[in-house]
Order: sequence, then C-alpha cells, then structure tokens
Amino acid sequence: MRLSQLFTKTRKDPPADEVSRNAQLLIQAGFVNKEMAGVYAYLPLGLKVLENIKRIVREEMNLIGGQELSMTSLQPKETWEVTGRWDDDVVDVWFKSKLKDDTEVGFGWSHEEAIVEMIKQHLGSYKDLPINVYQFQNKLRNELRAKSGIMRGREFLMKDMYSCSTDEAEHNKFYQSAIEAYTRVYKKLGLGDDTYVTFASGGAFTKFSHEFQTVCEAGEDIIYLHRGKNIAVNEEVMTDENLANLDIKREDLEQVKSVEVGNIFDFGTHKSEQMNFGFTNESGDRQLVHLGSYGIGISRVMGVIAEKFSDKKGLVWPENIAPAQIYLARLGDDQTIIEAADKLYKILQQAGVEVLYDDRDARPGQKFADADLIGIPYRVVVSSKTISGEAYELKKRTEDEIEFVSEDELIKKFAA
RNA sequence: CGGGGUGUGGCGCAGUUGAUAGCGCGCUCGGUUUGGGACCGAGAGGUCGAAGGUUUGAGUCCUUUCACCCCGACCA
Repeated sequence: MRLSQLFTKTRKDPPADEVSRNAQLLIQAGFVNKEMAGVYAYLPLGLKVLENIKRIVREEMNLIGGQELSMTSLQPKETWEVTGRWDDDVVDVWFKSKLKDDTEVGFGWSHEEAIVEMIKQHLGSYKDLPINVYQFQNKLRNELRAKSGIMRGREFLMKDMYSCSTDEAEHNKFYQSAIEAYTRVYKKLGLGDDTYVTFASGGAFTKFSHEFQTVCEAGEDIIYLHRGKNIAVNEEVMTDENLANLDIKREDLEQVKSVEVGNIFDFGTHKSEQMNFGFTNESGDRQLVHLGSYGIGISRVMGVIAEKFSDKKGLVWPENIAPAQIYLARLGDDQTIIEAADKLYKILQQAGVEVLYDDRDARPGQKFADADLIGIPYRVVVSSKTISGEAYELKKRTEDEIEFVSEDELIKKFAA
C-alpha cells in the first residue's frame, strides 16, 4: 500500500473525547473512526489488523473441527421466547425493532438460540454428531454505558463457536481441545504470557465456566493469578470452598486487573431441554444434545493489544497481526531515490511481503513519526545514504539500533 | 439509570461587564527547504450542537432538547 494513496491520515493530537489509550491511538493513527459512543468503524489499516486476528482464530478453530458459517443480525422473537430471553427484564441489552407489518424482531446480541434453531433443521441422528460450528459476527448490545474505546462497545466483532455433542464425555473432549486451541490463539496473538485460563461463574448450568483473562491495567475485571499453576480465579468466585476444590492456597495468589478476551461455557443439556434440541441415539431413543459455547472478542482483543503494546510514540503491533511487516520510508525526492524506493517496493511486493510504502512528499521527521505511530514492526529507509552505501537501513520498531542490509537479506528475512 | 463535566472551521482550543467570531495545527497556491512532525508569503474554510425566549443587539443571559466524556450502578 502506498501511503500517498491511503485515504486515512494520522493526527498530531489524540481526540479530546477519548480517554482510553486504545481509542486515542487507533483514531490518531487512522485505524478506526468513531461513529457514535461505543460504535467504531474499521478503516483500511484497522481492518487489516482485524482480518489478521480472524485468520489466526480461524486456523485454530478449523484445526479442532470447527465449521465456519455466518448467522444473521436480524432475529425472530419466537426463537428467544422459548428460553425466556426475549424479556427485557431477563436480557437488558436487546436492540429491538419492528417490520413494516409490526412483526417484532431483535438484533443479535448473542446467537446461541439462533444457532440451535438452525442446527435443528439438520440434526436427526447420533451419526450426525458431533457438530461444531463457529462464525465471526457483529454483536449488537444496547449497553447503558459504552466505555474503554473498542474494548466495550455497543457493536463489536466476536467469534462464537458452538459445540453439539452426544454426551458429556464427548463434550468434555471437545471442551478440552477448545481450551488448548484458545491457548494457542492467544500465544500467536502475542498475549500468551499475560493471558490466563480463569475460573469464573458458571451460571445456572455448571460450577465454573472458563474465561481467558489478559492482564491489563485498562481492564474491568479483577482476577487472582496463580503463576505457578498458570491459572487464575475470577474475583466473583473467590471463595474458600472453590479454592479448596482447585487445590489453591489464597496466599499464593496475586491480584491483578484484567480483560476478558474469551469465555467458554458448558451448557450441559439445559438449553437443549428448553428448546427441544435432540437426536435419535443408537437405541432408537430420543436424546438431548450436550451444548457448549465458546467466544472470543475479536475487536476487543485488538483493543487490548493496542492498549498493551504501545509506547510514547504510538502503537507497536506484534508481527503476526500488524497491518504490514515493513514501513518503507523514502527520504528525499531525487529521481534516483524515487526509482530506488519504487523498485524495492515492487521487489518486496513480489516476494509476498506486506509493505506500507511512504512515498509521500514529506520530510523525514514526519515519516519517522508516522512509522512509529502506526506501529509497523520494521522500518526500512531508502535515501541518498543508502544508495551510496548500497545497503538499506533496517530498524525494528521496538529497538533503537539501525542495521544495514542488502536487498537479498531483506527478502530472505521477510519473504514468507 | 443516578451524579458530575463538555459542545465554537477537519483536529486541538481562546472568546472579558451582551456589541462586526479569533489562535495553533491541518488544508490550497507560490517560493526556499529535506535524516526525527521545516520556513516565508498569499488564500480557502464557521447559521458558535439544536429549538424556543429575553434584548436595539446573544457564542455570551433564560428555558427545553440532543450529543459526547467521566464516576457509579449494570455486564446470563
């Protein structure tokens, strides 16, 4: 991408109406645009990051047998009345509207009921199970108060997966594989060291659910870490009884603020019973489906990463999800420099390297400042110096030292 | 939803006891520049969130309303 053609611009100052670091930086660098409180549009750079996060999640979900699909935002009232969750007193985040003929519809804040209704149409026999499906979907939630930039909005992108198993044993096996897949996801996202499998409230169905909590000062949750066991306990279930069951001593725990970046649930057969979601088993009898639910807040993860990986100069994207690998800065506008930079840009592109090419007629200081603000992992400079020295300048976003590398070395380092 | 705060060119802000709406950044044009957000000159751009009211006269006073931010509550 040539920066001269990118329609978004960076700003010198963060917006005055944002306090959260993630929103300030993402708006300042041109990744997102605020449409209204808690509602953000993703611009070209931001969308790249979002897609990179999705790619990592998708790979892992496919690996454990997930099938991707896409449900709808518009949902019928009847589906939710079955479980009592159409009621605003039960679910207080509904956005609701009406069709022209006064039929009531809701906007999906979750897709649990909808998925069950859909799978019912395709499930008859135990031979059809297990079924594991997932999607990336915008969730719409009428939150009383939006806050923390893209970390808690009224419209946000979520990966939600649902597992349908014949029995508890089959469910547990998948549930365990999901925990492992999630662990790999957060590791690939660069959050591995700070993300803990956390015991949290299981609601009405099971003793615990498992949350994935990332240590982060901007978070809204309080968890207690057990670094030795690499697990954590959510404040909401910190009882002596629970600690005893988990074989954890209170004095070994460390209290931290964190953000819930994922949550997995065992529904048992509770919801299946409510919704009459069953199949015919080997004996020819009707049996209820054992359900599980597995979420990852994709856009929230992006906010957490912006929040955690940044410095005074701007964003610092992990290589796996950065909108580009190289920020190619052309210093000067002599014909020879332009030609050399254009050529390198083309060569890198052909080698499959994602490059953000700063071909603008701007001063060096501005280009360096933007490179830092946008947070591309590596910066390559083409200037009169590099031409006479016959080597390009390479600098890592996280380091101050500059190294000089040849074209071949660049390609070797960055080509996939 | 309770409490507090803020709305003035694209962005960040100033605007006194009510009297022709300003500054910085950004933008356009010309020139000089070019290794950490350049400089000089000339320009463009605003029904002051909205509606109503008081007044000879309202960005400024009054009423209503909307939006945004913060704290709290809420977050199966």
